[in-house]
Amino acid sequence: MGDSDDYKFLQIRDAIAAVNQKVNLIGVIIEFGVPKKTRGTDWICTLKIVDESHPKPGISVNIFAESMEKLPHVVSAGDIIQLSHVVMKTHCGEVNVVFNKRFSSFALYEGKDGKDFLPYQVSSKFRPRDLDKKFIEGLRKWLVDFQLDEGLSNFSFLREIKEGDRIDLACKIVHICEVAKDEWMVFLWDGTDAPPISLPTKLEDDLSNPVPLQLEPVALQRDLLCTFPAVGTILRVIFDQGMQNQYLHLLHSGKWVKFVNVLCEVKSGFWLGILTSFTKLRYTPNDDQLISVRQRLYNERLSSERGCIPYWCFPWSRITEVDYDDVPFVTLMDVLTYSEVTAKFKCVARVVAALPWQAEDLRSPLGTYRIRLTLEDPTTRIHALLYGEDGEKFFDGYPSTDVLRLKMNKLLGVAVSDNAPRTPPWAQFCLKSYYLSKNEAWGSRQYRIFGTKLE
DNA sequence: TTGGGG
Repeated sequence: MGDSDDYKFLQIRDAIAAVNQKVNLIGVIIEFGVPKKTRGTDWICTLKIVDESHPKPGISVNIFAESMEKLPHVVSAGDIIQLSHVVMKTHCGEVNVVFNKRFSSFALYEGKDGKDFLPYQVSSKFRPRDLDKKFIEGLRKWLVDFQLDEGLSNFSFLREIKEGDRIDLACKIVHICEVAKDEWMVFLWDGTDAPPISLPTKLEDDLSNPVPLQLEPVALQRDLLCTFPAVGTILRVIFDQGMQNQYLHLLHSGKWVKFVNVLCEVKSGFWLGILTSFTKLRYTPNDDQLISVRQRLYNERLSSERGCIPYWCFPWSRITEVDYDDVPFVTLMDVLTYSEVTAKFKCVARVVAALPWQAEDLRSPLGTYRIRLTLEDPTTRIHALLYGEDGEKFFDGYPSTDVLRLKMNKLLGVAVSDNAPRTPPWAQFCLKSYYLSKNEAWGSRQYRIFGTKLE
């Protein structure tokens, strides 16, 4: 390519036809991954770019550099990259762009909201030119009305996650925090309920090996929980080895984001998402179609009578009878974040643990019931106590140990015969929230089950 | 050269 061609930018469509040729390109980054080490000595970062001539599915750009620092550090999907002297290559029938560190150069610019034409990062060989501004301006104008066609990609709702799956998610980041020294966690929400997780067959001793109330080592403060949506699961997400610092500065609390390839696991009976080196971030403007769908479904859910009932609870399943038939249901997150310490609620939840759980231990030496149940719904877990006359109502008096055992097995979802995992059934509960010490009302808050009878 | 996916 002679100097005279240096000003010539090809449209992506035309570049695709110029296999093995050196070209100049400028495009919008619709997807990018974090830097990785190659099997050689270099680092690589892959991007996917589009322009007006090729708005879908985008073309892959592989950028090599001798250090991580020299790779493009994309701030946000939707930013613009200018690529000079890159080579069009075919691989498995697909054309992609290869950035060669010996002669290629790049410049990164803010996307459609950019106010100036100064790149925020350039490679060492990049030479700015007066004409660059015109191309950036044109792309930004085109971007304003551009809606990414997701094509065959398959974004899941949180209610569709399965253990071991790698899924694409379109979620709101409701919080990011350091949960332990140098261990950060991201909290994602899309308004749907993650499926209930089967529990270990064996009922653990909840005293020596308690079932945790949350995945993070320390429970989140109530004033933070008050900022979370009270309906729908909040998925905890962590980072694969070495990925944390790469991802943290790309994620912002309060923003919707599309992740491609998030690993879904189960840990301690909770769903856990993991961002790996294969995870990619995809362009997610404020008016994104996938986001609009999620917001609309959530608003529909909130206005429906069943809105606070877990998605996975069949309407006819009913193992408890509760007083207050006409009171609306709330979620356990509503219970946790209610504005008063003293209050009454009606919830649908399942019992994931009991302390004690053996039928012969459910009553104190004085003969009164005293049990701590761990209740779970798609939003959170809480401890709820079942005491005295509330226990008497719950168990229909003081039945024999054999009958009590059957009742507890039903409540805890213990399989009668085989070693099947435990699947506690959904049940309705009346809950009251109260304090133990008036001087420390919030600090001494507890929950009790009342007005509830096991069938 | 490397990776292009998971």
